[in-house]
Amino acid sequence: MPEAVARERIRLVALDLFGRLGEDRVSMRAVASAAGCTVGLVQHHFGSKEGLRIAVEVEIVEQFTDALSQGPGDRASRDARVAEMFAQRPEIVSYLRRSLLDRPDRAREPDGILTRLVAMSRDQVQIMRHSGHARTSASEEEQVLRMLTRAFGVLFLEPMVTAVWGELDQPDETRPDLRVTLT
Amino acid sequence: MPEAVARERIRLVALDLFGRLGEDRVSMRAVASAAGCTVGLVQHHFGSKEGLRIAVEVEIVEQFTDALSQGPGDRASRDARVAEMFAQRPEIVSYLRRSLLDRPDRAREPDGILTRLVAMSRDQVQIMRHSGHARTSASEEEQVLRMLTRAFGVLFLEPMVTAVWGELDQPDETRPDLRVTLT
DNA sequence: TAGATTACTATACAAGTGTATAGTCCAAAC
DNA sequence: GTTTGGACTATACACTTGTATAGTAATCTA
Repeated sequence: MPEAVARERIRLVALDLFGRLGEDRVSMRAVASAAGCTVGLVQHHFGSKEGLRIAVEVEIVEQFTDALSQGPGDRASRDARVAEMFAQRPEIVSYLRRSLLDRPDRAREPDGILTRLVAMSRDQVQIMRHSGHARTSASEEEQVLRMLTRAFGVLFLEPMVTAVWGELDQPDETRPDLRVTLT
Repeated sequence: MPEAVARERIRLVALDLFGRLGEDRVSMRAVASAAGCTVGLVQHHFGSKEGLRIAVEVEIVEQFTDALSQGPGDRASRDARVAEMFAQRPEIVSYLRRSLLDRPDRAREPDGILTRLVAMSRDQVQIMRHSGHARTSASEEEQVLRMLTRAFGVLFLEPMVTAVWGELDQPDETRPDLRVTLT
């Protein structure tokens, strides 16, 4: 992605590398090298590795918010847009899976990604309830949990199922479908 | 756990730390210190960090095998024994979640933990099929996948659901139940 | 009791980490 | 035209990492 300005380019390759390898396994130097610049520039733009991580996460939440809010407000349409966004940017799925399953504690810190995601989802659910696109009989909190579980549940389990199915030497097309539900 | 001999003690604290923090975030020194010995002894017993990891994983697969094979052979009993083992040793669940979701590639290497788990599960499924505790109409591979999904699916998603529910300030008891199915 | 494994400690080393610092380059502001 | 400031490079520093090595204490064997 050499067309973007450096700051954006760094953020994009960082998201990609963090998602594919896990933040801990990606050094500032690796990010710089993948972005075609030096460590110093990464520091200049983001201050620290944590600063870089937060910038990456802010963009993810923005993407998620856009998918939820831009378009028809009914549940099916919204879920479809989220799925479409995830399909186009699989590195976002990988990043979210890592941060929410690997370090849920940190994701819940004041400006952790889960804090942002839940706050945003709560807003969206409130909008849905006011616009008649969500029942008001169920609790707001339950609806937030359902929304996030619908979005993430299957995607988070995918690597395990894929790995097992591959280890069994079975072709991808024949794999049974996963379903995650809340009762 | 100071009653065990050193080698075993080291392996147990390593499993605990690896499961809670992730192997990358646990240094050999941290393992040694938690086990009440020096780094040199960890090296002496396990050769390297990878050697320690493999020893940890071998014991996990043993526990899993025992839970599956020791007792009545019907599916309900077996699943109950696995669930009981996971409840008693939650660090095993954490470790498995990490290794299967965080680095499925490595788990599939020649003596990776997924390779071991799948091989063992295949054996168990074959035994079930021969003893009449599993249908022979479905494919063996599908039954292996179902067995592992039943065992891991819900447990792997738990941290995310717990974190979201906690972030919503809801008490644990009121949380909807998760269900993972294959269709 | 002598000898030899084994259990264990202590220390040193090279490589990699995040970050601080100093400096260069270049465009815009005045 | 000079200066100011942001984009960017280069380098050094303190620290942690896994591991290699050398040595000591204990336990077993003959």
